[in-house]
Amino acid sequence: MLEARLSQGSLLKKIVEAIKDLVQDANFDCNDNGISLQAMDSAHVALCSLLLRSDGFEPYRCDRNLSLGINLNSLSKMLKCSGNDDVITLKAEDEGDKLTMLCESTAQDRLSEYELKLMDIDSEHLGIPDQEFDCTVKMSSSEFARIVRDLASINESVTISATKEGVRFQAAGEMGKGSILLKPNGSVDSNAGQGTSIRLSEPVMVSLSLKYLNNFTKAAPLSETVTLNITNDVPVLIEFAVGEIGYIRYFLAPKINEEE
Amino acid sequence: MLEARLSQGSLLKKIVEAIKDLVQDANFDCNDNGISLQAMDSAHVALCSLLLRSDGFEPYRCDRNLSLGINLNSLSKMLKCSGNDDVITLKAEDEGDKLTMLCESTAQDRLSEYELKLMDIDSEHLGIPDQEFDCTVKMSSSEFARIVRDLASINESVTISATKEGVRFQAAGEMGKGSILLKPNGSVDSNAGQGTSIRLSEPVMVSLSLKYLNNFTKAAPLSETVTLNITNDVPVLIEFAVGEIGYIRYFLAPKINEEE
DNA sequence: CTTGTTCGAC
DNA sequence: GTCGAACAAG
Repeated sequence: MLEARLSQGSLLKKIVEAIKDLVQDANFDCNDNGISLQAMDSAHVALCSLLLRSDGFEPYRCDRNLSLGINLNSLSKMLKCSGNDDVITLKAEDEGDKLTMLCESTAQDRLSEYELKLMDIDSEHLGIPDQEFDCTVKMSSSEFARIVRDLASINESVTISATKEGVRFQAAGEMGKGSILLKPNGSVDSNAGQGTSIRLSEPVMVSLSLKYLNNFTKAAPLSETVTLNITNDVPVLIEFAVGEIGYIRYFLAPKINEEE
Repeated sequence: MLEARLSQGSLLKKIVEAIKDLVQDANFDCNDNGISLQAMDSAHVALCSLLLRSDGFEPYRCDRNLSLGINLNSLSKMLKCSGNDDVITLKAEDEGDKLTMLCESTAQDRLSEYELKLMDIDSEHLGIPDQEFDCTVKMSSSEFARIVRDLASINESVTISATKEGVRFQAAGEMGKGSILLKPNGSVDSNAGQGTSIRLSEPVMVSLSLKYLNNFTKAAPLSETVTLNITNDVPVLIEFAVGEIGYIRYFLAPKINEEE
């Protein structure tokens, strides 16, 4: 059986909000290492990968590998029934067909329990290569969200180009064009909340769908910063940390007709 | 060429929001004195006149008179891409077909540049007489907005009448009627932010469309105060100051069937 | 096109 | 904290 107690239940709420617009149904794979999820969006364009390490839960117990098929919309509705300060415990029997969610309000005068029916979901296993990228940009997640939203009013795609001088976001459409340049002012490895940092071995330039990027920025409430990992002509990896306990990663293939 | 740097970019955002619901496309006329715009609404009922004096910009440069045809909806979208604290610089070449907007975020680690395609717009030149009015009411712009919004739920038009005793806004409709009386407590010439002041040579009474007045009050964020300039049977002039650098004026013809 | 939700303003 | 407006989803 699975039993995983998360003291910061709001993390779970934010995670589901960050995924549910991209993926309808997905398997939460639970094992000794933690809980993970991989899924593609319905158009099979973007890929989303979630990891919550076991040591982020206290306690965490998972005797046997479980694959919990969950409708994310239902889970989202259920999580809306929990308070932001609640401690949430997830439980599932080995052969059960339901996920149990226990919410303890921190004031401890309230204990709620919800059950979600599980589904059978075909999980094409997605081999996600663990690759190196030519360029890694670390920046404020809210600023990234702002840029993506702004440029979406100009065109459907954005060209992101990075050199050691900075990272530039450009879009051009019917009514005109827009270009935002962020200059680096920190190290990728530092935890400085503000500012932009760039590490690169090669200058890169990719063109990406703003609709998908906008979807990805639903994860911005999870983390102050986001990292953009870019190599020309391969899918970009956009990662948001989930507190100290894991991450959400999005992969998106660049558009073929890049602006040059 | 034109180059005009406005340290308070938010003014430009508010100006465009104050005009765009009334006018789709308009020419921004740039010359040595500054930037101005005159346009009628699509129904040719109301007239809007904007002036931004050159000394409100630093620097301001305009070698040659330019008429920049702009779709205000597009301009609004572009301006939404700028931060409220940004410094905005407008640039246009003498023979160019685009307006360039440069946004410097005050933190200065972010520089964005937007280009807006210009249009050819027939500008019927609008002779706006520089007239004296029988009555000038100066009042809080937010209070004016509130009154206009409230009365709009009662009827389509409002009767404004002013004597030296005060200014009265009245509407009567199916469900009942409303009347708001503001008593003067200051001088029109003083800069007292609060309160209402009236200067008149003749008592006046006009009936005006609340739909249009509601449109005009989009300019309220620009200025604490508004002046209503009224003479019976001629278009009223409603003026909002744009910071220290200019104004937006709206002209609206009174309805013929005044309530008596 | 309508509704619900979220964000920002007062 | 309440309200309204803009935005996104069905």
